[in-house]
Amino acid sequence: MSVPPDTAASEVKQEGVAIPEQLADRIGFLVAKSHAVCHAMANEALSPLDLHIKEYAVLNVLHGMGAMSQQALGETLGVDRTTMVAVMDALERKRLVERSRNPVDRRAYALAITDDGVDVLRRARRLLTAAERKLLAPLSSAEADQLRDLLRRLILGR
Amino acid sequence: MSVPPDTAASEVKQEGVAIPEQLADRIGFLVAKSHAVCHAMANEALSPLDLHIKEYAVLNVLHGMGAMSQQALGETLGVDRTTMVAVMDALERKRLVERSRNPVDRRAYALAITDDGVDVLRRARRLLTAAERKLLAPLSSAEADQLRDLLRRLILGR
DNA sequence: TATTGTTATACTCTATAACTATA
DNA sequence: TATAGTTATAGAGTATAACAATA
Repeated sequence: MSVPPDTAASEVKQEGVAIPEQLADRIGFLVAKSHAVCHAMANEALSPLDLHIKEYAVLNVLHGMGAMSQQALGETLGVDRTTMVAVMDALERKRLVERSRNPVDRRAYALAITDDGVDVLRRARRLLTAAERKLLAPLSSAEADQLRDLLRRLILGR
Repeated sequence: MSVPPDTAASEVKQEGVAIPEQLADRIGFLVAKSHAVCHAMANEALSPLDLHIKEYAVLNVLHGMGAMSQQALGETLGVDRTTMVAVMDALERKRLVERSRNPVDRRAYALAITDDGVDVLRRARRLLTAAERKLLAPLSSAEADQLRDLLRRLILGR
């Protein structure tokens, strides 16, 4: 039987990420690897703020869309309402978000970002923008724009 | 306090995937959404073969690179060796791979894809190619190639 | 002493079911 | 009767630590 081949011969490595050449042409594999890289990058960038990328997304949506319920927030971010509970608990504990009742429907919250939350959001944006710039360094500005455009169209279906 | 706004106004929806516009320009968010779509698509496409996308990756690498150890396979795919055990157990149970000892180093296996494995791999490739074509339908052929190129360069760092 | 494969264990992430308070 | 939020619980998925066999 054959011996394990030298993997270096059939991979391209850099920054700890390897792509088996048999999978290098599959969009799914490339997207999965990209996701791993982006996710790690984002959480590392936000670590000085003691903020997770999912919490950043919450602050972002709350700041941009205004007060809303946990249910609506979960739907917007694509996570279950039961999953939102712990996320909001953490953000409330850090005083970045406030839960008050929606007076029109007292079952639901009117979630709102606090002044501290807005401040952290601003800092997070700067950190993420810098990290994204580093991540996108291998691409020109036009190519980065095109990548965003292609991914958007891939997701939306046309 | 304000009432939850109409979410439809500030999202773009299709095929169940929504993109909050505050995050629509972040590469990380677009990549994460793309990954979710691709992963679901791939596993759905492979379901007739009772094969998971991770098992497909194993068959692909084993077929393309020849016999290798579980350790090396795990490194190639970016998963821990302890995680490989269950994956290989499942593939061996389905008779798609064989574990024989590497005579040069009897601690390690010489993992090999079986004839059945090659057959399943071929069918899986056809299913995935068809699914990928559907997924990439909103893009022209040249754009799909460019997307692959941009993602590869993003991962590799230049 | 180090490494391969294995197991037990734990940790993360997420969803389902059932409860409460409101509607 | 239905919905928002909560809790308990369970299921993936993955990683760490420790062990046996081999180097």
